[in-house]
Amino acid sequence: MARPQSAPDPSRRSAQSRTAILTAALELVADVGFGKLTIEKIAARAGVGKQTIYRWWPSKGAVVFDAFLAANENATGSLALPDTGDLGEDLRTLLRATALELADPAFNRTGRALAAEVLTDPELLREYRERLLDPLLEVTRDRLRAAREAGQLRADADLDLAVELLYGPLYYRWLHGLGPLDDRYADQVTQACLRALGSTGG
Amino acid sequence: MARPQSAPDPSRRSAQSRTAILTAALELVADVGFGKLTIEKIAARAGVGKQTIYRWWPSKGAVVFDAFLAANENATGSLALPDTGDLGEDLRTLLRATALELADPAFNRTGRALAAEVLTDPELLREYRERLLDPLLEVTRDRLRAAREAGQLRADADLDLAVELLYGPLYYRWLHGLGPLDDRYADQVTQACLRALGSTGG
Amino acid sequence: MARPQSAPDPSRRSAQSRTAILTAALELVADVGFGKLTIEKIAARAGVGKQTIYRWWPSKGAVVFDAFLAANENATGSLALPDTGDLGEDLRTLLRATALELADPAFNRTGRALAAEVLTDPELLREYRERLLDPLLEVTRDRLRAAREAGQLRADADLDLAVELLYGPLYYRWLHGLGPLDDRYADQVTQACLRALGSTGG
Amino acid sequence: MARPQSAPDPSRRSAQSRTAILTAALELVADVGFGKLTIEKIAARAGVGKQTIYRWWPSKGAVVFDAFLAANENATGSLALPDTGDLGEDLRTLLRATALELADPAFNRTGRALAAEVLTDPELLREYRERLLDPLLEVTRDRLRAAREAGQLRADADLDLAVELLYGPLYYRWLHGLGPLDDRYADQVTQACLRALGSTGG
DNA sequence: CGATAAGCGAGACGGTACGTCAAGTCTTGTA
DNA sequence: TACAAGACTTGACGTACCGTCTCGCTTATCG
Repeated sequence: MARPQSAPDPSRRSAQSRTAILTAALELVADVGFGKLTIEKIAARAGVGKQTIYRWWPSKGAVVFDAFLAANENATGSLALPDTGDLGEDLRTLLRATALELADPAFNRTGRALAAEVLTDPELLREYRERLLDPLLEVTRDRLRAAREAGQLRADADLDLAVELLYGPLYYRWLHGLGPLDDRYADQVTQACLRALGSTGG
Repeated sequence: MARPQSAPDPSRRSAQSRTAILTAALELVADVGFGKLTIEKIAARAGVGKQTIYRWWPSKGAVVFDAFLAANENATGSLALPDTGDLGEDLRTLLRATALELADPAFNRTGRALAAEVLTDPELLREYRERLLDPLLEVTRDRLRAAREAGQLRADADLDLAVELLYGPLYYRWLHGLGPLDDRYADQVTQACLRALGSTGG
Repeated sequence: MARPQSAPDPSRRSAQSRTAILTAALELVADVGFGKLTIEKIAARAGVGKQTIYRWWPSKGAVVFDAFLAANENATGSLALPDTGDLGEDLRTLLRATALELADPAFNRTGRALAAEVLTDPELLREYRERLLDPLLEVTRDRLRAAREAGQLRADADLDLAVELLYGPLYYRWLHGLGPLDDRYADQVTQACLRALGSTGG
Repeated sequence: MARPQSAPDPSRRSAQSRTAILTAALELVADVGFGKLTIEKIAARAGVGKQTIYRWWPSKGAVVFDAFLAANENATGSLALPDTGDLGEDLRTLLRATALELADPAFNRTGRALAAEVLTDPELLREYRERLLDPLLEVTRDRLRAAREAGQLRADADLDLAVELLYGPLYYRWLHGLGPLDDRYADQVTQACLRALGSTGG
């Protein structure tokens, strides 16, 4: 799976260089955008030889992606959805938070760049799903499953469909710039999903 | 906005060169992918000087995008949704067709490349919306509006939300590779939307 | 002989760039020496893209060599040996001039660098011989031939040997730093050659 | 002159590593030539850490040069010119042997590479003269001196000039590839030198 | 006789230059 | 004046080595 020939020895890896590279990558993505980002600039800003980047990452996208993950992973370590017992309220909270993040202009540039990369590179997509998306969807499904077992959702509700119904519209609106991503919109989507999935029609 | 000096005269534009360029661009995107596509390769394959490309398009993305649109526009010229009177059946037809297109492997590479470009370049996004997305959403809203007026949807149904509820999940699943895009899935989404929007709960 | 594929068109070559490159190369050889000379530095000093160098020269050595030749060729265009009728005096003049040049410290660094390149690269050696050395040896042989016909040299004197006998010792002493290259030494070599080749023993 | 801090202790030096390095260096010079030779390749082929090379030699040239000397020194330990009493015959023997070595194709690449290095690096030139050239010239002068004292050479013959007269032409012809280096040529040079230096004109 | 310090193999590191590719601009000659 | 052709400057690419710097691991004195 990994290329067998002359793989570098991770135990000798310089933690300092790694951190400097990831930091520089994040800063530069914010500064100049992903498209105008270059490995040379990352190396220069990190005070690092280019080879040190090429030794540990296969592509520019992988570096930025890793930087993004490293910055977000601990935060999402505490990835846990609220469970107040009131499904409607919990979903509203979740979608409001999601909308808020997508609406953040600071997130916009980096997020879009990342999305574009992930879309295009199957390998990055795999890693993105493993490390970020799948866990998120899983906890979401967990919350819905609990609701289903509590009779708050139809017994036959398909949870895979459900999470796409929740996140898909927000994502669609965000990517295409179709309208505001505010609390009102989050609430609308929440309500629509509850109607679609709810046992009594929400 | 456009540089005033020495704008080229469109009336003198060589239709033959334009066609050759767009054709070459499409072929190359399919061959080598968008990332490895270069203006020089397009010019070479089209048998055209580089300057002829730079004269008429601002960027690689614009050329490919234009090629894509030129190839799809006549097809979507007949962009019209069926109206059998049965909203459920009509939406099912629409989403099945959409899912089918997204699932087509031939569409995958080009589509993802285009999506990545459009996501990332605001100018391209604007053009994409004007020429493809907005018209599509508009005819979709038209059909839904008719249904609402026929009392098949809630009187307060928000049509902007509605189209995102329809297309968002498919798009989300497609981009992230979350599962099959088949008729069954299209039908599930259709049903969920009808429940969410329908006057009687679909 | 030359690679057939996509050779650049010499008629489009920029004379200005060529001159700037050759000048920069000469200056840099004098500044930093041949070993520490780089194509990038030449390009930078000449205000020229690297590709323009790679387009027209195959190697660093070829550039410097060309620069050296371009600087020396017109000078040696008037390459003509004196013929006063007195062979001894003429050879003395020739060898004194040769010794003087070799002894010049300014010539030392460039000359040695060039010699090292020429020694090592058969292609450069060929060009060096064609453009500089062979013409020099030829005019020298011409002068000796005239002397031989005038009965000042043995009838069976081998002119190829003769020129090596003249120039070889100076070159040997110069390369190895064996002693001063002054008029006295030039005269000694001259006298020795006359004894070796002269009809009456000089 | 040498940095005082932490000079390596020669008594602890690994003879095995030294040998492996010198052997690898010689092989690689023959394989790829001096120009394409690198310290890393030497280290790799010798199965040695780079530092072990840097610890004991200041430069690539020094390693190769040392390898060359180590290979040739014992051979030339028995550096002694024949003295049969017949100067002509002895010189003929000497120059024939010299020409033979220069003409050896195996010697050509290494010899030229070494010459180029020695020419260019004053430090290497110094060492080359001390360890190889000067001893050779000295024994040559010794033989000539004996001849001079035996009245076979002019009483005022300059021995420094004499050795350059002997070796210079061969070297000149070799470096510039001016003609064959065979017995006939060696004999011609010998005869010319005897005429130039001999008491009676040889 | 066991610690301790040196040479050693390995190889990661910050750098420099390589030779290539493509970007976007400019020039030349053709239709 | 649009065009094909392609040379030009610029700048990034990914690679090869440079010379320095740890790492553990022998190995060979010295306390």
